[in-house]
Amino acid sequence: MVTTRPVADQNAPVVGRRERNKQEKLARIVSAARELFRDRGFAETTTQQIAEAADIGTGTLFLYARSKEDLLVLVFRDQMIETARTAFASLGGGEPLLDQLMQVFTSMMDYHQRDTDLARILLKEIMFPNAIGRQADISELLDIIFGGLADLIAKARNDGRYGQGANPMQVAENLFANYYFSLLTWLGGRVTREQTEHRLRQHLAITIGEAA
Amino acid sequence: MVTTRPVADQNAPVVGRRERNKQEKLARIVSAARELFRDRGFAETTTQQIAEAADIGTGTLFLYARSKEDLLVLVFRDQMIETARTAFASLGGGEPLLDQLMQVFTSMMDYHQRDTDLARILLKEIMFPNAIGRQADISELLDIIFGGLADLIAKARNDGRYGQGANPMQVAENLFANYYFSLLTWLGGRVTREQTEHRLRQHLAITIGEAA
DNA sequence: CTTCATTTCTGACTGTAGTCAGTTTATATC
DNA sequence: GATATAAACTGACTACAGTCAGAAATGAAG
Repeated sequence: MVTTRPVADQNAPVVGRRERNKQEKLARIVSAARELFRDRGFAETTTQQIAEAADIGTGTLFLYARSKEDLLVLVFRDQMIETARTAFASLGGGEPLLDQLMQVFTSMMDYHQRDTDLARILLKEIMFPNAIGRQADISELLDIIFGGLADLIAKARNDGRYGQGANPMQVAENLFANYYFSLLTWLGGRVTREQTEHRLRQHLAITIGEAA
Repeated sequence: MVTTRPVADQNAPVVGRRERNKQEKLARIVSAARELFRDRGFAETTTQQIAEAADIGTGTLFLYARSKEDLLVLVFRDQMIETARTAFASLGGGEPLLDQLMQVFTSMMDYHQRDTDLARILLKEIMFPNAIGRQADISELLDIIFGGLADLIAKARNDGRYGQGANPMQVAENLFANYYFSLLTWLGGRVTREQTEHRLRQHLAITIGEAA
């Protein structure tokens, strides 16, 4: 006997008010955090301000993000994934491997250049802890990058544009390590972006065993 | 006319009481911090405790170290420099370059293995900010590592043990980037030390264009 | 509508890194 | 020794990330 089980209507919709409230709240939090981080910077934004702007209590904020750094992930992960996807998707087919790699990495640097302060924080508080521990989940992003790179290597080998015999995934990791390291020095402010790209190209060339 | 300029005696020694006091205080601070960090760990040690153990006010602590992280540098920089120096100095002469590199990096990993928690903090709070900004000075350490690696490359090329034409310093940076990245994954706890060494060896081999 | 259980929310509170105005100590000069 | 200047020190204080015991909202069942 089915009596009062809720069906889809205004007062008791399928998703449930509870679930919808949660999603709306999360959306408000992310939106508030994005604006504040952009306008005032990460360090200058307090979790109180984010909570206020999102119209929730301070405690609630930490039910949606385990830490202030996790908020950054909520705010930027999708954009970074999109950037990486687009970078790989927009590659021409038969170009030299080194040029393809540089296109991918410079696209990603373009994204970071919009806000280098943020990039520093992303690198330190997100990329780093994620490689080293497990707080904010960026495994999807890393999968896209590593997978994309390994794919490029494998295809280049098939086409005869790359000769070495090493495992494509290992080469991909090697290349990413160099990109990561280049980002560090670039964002450290001691070298220009131009110099960084020049060096990165040479490092990538060393890794794939070609002339820069 | 030279009248009352202080000369070396008990009450007015050449170094000056002020300077000696400072050095003694610094020594007490470093010693207190070392013990506490070792016994309780970094996060569990408060700056208050360090100040108390060193018998100084909390404010004074921050005259000797700009931040809690800087204290770590005071405590460990010399040991790390010593480790790196020894690692390079104890290399045999004519071995294959890849073996030499692995010896250097595994020696450094041995040091970190004594206390991996500390290694994580060192990596995140010291190596990282130092590459990216400029807080705790570890440039001497980095000079030793980069210089030592570049030297190995150059010598190996002279001896015919390494053939590629890239700039030795750039190859050194490339190798270090791979070591740094290996440390990250190792300390992330998702791979064993053995796996890490195996991977590192392959990455280094890729960089110097040889078979692992 | 009423009860009851469960989920979600809240803001006063805690712990700690780092600061700063005021104090003490060391040195220089007479 | 007395005084003045500068260096070094201090601990009460501030600011902020994150917690938690209790309150409020939601939904299930009669």
